[in-house]
Amino acid sequence: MVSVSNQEDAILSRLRGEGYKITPQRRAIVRAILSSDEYVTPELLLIKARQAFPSLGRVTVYRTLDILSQLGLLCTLHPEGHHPGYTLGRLDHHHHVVCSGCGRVSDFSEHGLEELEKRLSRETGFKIEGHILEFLGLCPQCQETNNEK
Amino acid sequence: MVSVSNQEDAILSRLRGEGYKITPQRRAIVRAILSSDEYVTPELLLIKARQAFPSLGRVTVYRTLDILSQLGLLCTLHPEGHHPGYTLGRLDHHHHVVCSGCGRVSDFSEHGLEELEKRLSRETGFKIEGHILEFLGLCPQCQETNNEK
DNA sequence: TACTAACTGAAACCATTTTTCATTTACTAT
DNA sequence: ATAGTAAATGAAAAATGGTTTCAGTTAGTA
Ligand SMILES: [Mn+2]
Ligand SMILES: [Mn+2]
Ligand SMILES: [Zn+2]
Ligand SMILES: [Zn+2]
Repeated sequence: MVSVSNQEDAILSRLRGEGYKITPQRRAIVRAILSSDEYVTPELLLIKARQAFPSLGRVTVYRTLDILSQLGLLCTLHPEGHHPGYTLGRLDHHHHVVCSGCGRVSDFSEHGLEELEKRLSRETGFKIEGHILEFLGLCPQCQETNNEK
Repeated sequence: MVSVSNQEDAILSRLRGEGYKITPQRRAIVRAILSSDEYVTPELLLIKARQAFPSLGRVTVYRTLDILSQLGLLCTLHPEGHHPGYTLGRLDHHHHVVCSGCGRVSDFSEHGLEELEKRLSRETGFKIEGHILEFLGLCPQCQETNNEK
């Protein structure tokens, strides 16, 4: 838990450094994202953050997500058929394994896409600037739950 | 152009085979997706298909996309910050390089994710069922346009 | 040439996100 | 501590993107 709190501080001081004010609303929102190992949608985030700050407005959630996104602090997930989800995590380049059952997210550092990227660049003529890589599956807990039925 | 037409026929006869009727609306929609090497959004698709069938309704576009998607004929793109886009293409498992300038899409067959998938499965305990892999960049044409300015 | 299940599109509806704006607040400089 | 100010907030309204409903139409068939 000490690491979660450190992460919270790091994010808040980054916000402060960029000239944003540290409001209790923003605290509650950041804390709510960090306190879950599942990704959150804006609506879910509103509900969670309101437990700490009940009068929180929906708009502020969207605005805070925008800011975090612009600062590159937010990980965006693309769960098939669902609305986009968000997590707050590491700052280095990484990717995600997402549980289709419960939304739990596990990160990993990428390996081996560099060769593929070079090949594609050569073969298609595209100047490649980025990529999305995401695995979808069932987390250990959800595998158990499914087997029990 | 003969290949585009073959593709169109293949898709339409697949629809017929599945018990769907071949209506002029569906023809226009399928043709509109195929006639572009850029991905289309539902709105764009409506506009394009209406050139061939002006009274086409927005709902029919969504319904046809649903059908094509269920049959596994539709490729879904996740362009950063934009709405999901669609193309019609190959039936085998493949991925996309998408131009962030104009939306042009180029496919490729994947190589080398199997090892990574095994590693992740082992390290995270997830039972991996699928993945998203997409490259983003500038197509040759858009690179030129950008350089000229 | 019927017949009928499938299909269509207008309209109403719904969920999500954005905009607007009057009020409040976090920070800065006294 | 206090006041001043730009930034932030939230209620409400509007916009956006997508879905449902339903009465009328049509593709495929027999
Ligand atoms: Mn992450
Ligand atoms: Mn494709
Ligand atoms: Zn799970
Ligand atoms: Zn391009």
